[in-house]
Amino acid sequence: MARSARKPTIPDHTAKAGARERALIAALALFDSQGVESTTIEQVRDAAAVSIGSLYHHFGSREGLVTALYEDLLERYRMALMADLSRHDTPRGFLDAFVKTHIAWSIRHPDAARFLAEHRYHRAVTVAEAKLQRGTADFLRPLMLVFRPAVEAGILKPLAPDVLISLVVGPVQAWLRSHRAGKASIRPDLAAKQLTDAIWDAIAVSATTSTTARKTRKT
Amino acid sequence: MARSARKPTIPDHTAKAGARERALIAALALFDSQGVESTTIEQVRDAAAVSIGSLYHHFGSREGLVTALYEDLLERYRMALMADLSRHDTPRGFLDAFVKTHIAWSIRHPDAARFLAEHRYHRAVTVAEAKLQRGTADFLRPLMLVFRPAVEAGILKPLAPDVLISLVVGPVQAWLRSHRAGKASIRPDLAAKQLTDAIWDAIAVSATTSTTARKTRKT
DNA sequence: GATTATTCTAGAAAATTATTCTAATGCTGC
DNA sequence: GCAGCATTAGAATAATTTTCTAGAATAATC
Repeated sequence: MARSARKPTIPDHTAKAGARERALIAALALFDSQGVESTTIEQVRDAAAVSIGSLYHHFGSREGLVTALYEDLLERYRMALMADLSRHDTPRGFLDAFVKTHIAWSIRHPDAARFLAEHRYHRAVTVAEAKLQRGTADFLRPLMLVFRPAVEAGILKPLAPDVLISLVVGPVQAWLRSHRAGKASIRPDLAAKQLTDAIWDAIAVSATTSTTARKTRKT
Repeated sequence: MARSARKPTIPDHTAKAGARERALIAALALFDSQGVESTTIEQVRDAAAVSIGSLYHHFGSREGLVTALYEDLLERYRMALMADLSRHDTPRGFLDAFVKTHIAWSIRHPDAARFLAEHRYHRAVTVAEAKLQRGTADFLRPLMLVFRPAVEAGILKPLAPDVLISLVVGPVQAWLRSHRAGKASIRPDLAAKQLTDAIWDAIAVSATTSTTARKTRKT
């Protein structure tokens, strides 16, 4: 295992890239238009103008290609998101930035966003789980650093961490799915606004129910 | 095309089923444990004790098997959910029932729930889209029939339909993903409670902001 | 209740696709 | 120039999917 000789390998979408980059770019396009399962190595070879030998040299197997693509795209997504999130330090600011940036990025990179969303649990990706986990942990830590104090300050509801994350991330992912499916009824920026406000109501302690009580109320 | 001679074909998980049922059951188990891509026709043949010929007779192709399984499981899920939802006619009742039933069913049928969640956008499934769409429409109609009047009555916020659905469904799906990944920190029934209450706050017009205004408030 | 039609089962043969393997090419540092 | 290593190539091989022909089972018709 000697994998660190050439260069960092952060693929670039521009210009005449190396074989590895060309393969990743071609693969994404093919996966997006025909699905992963029905894309053959030969199709990738033709589209990327890369030999079979190279393909196997760089990725080890067909699944390896899927894994590599996933990791590469996830990295890009995280960079974009972090760049924005790091400018905030209040729960509400975080929420605004997350919803807006996540939606904007997903719409600017439709094929990448689709691939990330739909293949998170693809076998080939699950295998690289350990590495992903670490990344996710790093990613969630600053988030929790802002959210936890807010709970103690009575600004946010005392929800289980996974429930809190689900309430924030779930609606945005779900809306983007419907957007991709062409079922969205409003513009992305309006959706972002509605989602942000609603999610805030979901996780924040409401104005009426101040620092003490938390449940009750039924309709 | 003469496809309507035998019987309705609602597979049954019990007893000695026909070749088609055996294949579907075996396929689900294999898909769940190894993933769809790395499961071969031959493995299904062995596990289900069905000949290659039969397999192709019933499903047409490997993808056809995936599609058939998806449709079959979705049907079961919908039946279970509808049975519960039909007992309610208030938005809050619907929400309670949806969250509770969806979580309960998903935990009672982990392999089916995982397959449905992770393969909704699998190529083989997307192909059968038209049929699914119809089902989904039938499914969402009664829901909207309860929700829309509630908006006019000032009980629910005037959200875009797809945003509303995303706010309700997204968090539950997201939490189940984390539960499947073993990252859930609380018991399913507690999560259901927290999710239900929070989602309600997300979609309902809050006590303070009564029938008139709708937006404002920022933290 | 024989016969005809149709569905279903079977598995070998053919076609397609993934992977391995050996050799050649280029690049880097000496 | 050349030793060492990464990369490229593509033919050969292995694995997998799909087709195809034929026989068994089941229903339909008289």
